[in-house]
Amino acid sequence: MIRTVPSRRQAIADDLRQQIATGQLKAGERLPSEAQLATRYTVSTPTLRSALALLQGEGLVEKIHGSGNFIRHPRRRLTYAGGTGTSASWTTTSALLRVSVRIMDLRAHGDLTALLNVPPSSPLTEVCSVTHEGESPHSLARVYVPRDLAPADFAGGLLSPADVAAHLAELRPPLAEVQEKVSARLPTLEEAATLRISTALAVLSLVRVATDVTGRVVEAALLVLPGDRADALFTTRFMIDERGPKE
Amino acid sequence: MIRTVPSRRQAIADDLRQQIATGQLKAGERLPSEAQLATRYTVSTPTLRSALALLQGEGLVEKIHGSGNFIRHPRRRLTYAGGTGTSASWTTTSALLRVSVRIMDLRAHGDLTALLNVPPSSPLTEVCSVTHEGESPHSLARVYVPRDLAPADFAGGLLSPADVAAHLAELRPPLAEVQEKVSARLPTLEEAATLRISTALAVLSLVRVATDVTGRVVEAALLVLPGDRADALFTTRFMIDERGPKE
DNA sequence: GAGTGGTCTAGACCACGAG
DNA sequence: TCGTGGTCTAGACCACTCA
Repeated sequence: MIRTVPSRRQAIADDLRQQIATGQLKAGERLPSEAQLATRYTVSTPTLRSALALLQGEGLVEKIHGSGNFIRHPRRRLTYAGGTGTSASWTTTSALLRVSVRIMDLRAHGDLTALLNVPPSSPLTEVCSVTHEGESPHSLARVYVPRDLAPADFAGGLLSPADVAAHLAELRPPLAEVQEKVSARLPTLEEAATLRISTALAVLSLVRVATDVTGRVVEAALLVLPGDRADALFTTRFMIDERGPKE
Repeated sequence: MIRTVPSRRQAIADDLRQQIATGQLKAGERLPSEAQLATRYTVSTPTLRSALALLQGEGLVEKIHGSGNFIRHPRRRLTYAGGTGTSASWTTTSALLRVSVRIMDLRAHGDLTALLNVPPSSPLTEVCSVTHEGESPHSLARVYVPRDLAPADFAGGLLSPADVAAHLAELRPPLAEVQEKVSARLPTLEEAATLRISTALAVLSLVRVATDVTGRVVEAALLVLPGDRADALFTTRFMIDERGPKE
């Protein structure tokens, strides 16, 4: 159990972490090149890179291909608020957030048919959005709605996300239930590229299914949030004289 | 944007994934040694290892130092049910689950004081538990309770988890609110060792804080679930004539 | 084009697991 | 002890970014 050699990469990561914590390395600053760092620590480049990979995984460092490794700004964690029926609910919604939305019509296939509980090939509207805060993408959302619940002026248009949410709310009956399945995994290559994160950084993946009072699934959403920048918060309140749900 | 070379490691990972999916490689089976695989795919060992790392990240392969790489059994995903006040609530609770519990007294320090909203050094009881399904650990939980809410026969004892939950429920007033903050990250070295997972596999980290009707925090729990084996599910039901929480 | 990170090689040596 | 994975080296060459 004795750690004979604390592993070069751990030692290097610890050292850099320390420098970041103490402010010797400031946010936004560029680290020396990997080759220089490798020389300084007298390790080979792959070893140094694996040390940096640890820091990336912790969200302390961001690599930008071709330009260098940068100390990340003290990450402003965003909190996704669970249990609401809205398309994008951030407790820290601020003017700083910029959202790009793309709307497309498509037909149900694969997992979507099961999620939305519709027959294959039934018409859907897909709303893809990427939330940015300044330069860095903060979330990736794909929302699927049965076509008849999507306003006609959706398709092909570019609307503000507030408009999207408002329009959706208009057409559908009151929600009865929202289920959110949360999992942790590594991002796909595509997700990593969109979110500008390393494939070694964990993401929070949420699948949200909203059902209306008639039991119909009115929305299914797939959300991907970078693990270093986002949490999801779920609050359950109990009524007096109610100890909690069944079981 | 054209993918010039689909990367050796991706190609190898894809090939192995395929073989697992089609059943050419069966669950529990050992893969050829890394050296043999490297030869077969005509790549160097580090490259082959990085391909295996991808599969580990997806939970398809488990490495065991000194004995080889093994195809994981079709993972029976466990689902953590959010919004309940109980210490360990699994929707798939079954006799297969074995739980080891360790109970200790300690004093509040660091983050714990803030989480539990108690002064530093105030007495707490810590319940650590590891859930196993067969050989593989499935979750790691540390539950903190103010000492006066923990039965005297807790300390130092080894109880079944059901007993723990029952005893806790007896002493405290009805819960008013449970907050669960979910995040995705990579495991610490210690967590990875306990859960027998690679440090490259994402974990779901839950912080649950339960408050009673008087506003007192009666329990804070830190849960760590391996991303490849566990999800968390949160269900929100809306009353009629209530469109959902504010905002 | 100069400099950066991304990927890969072909080894070496160490640490762990099982017989 | 022997075979396995774990770590590391000292380069090579490619791809991206920016001036």
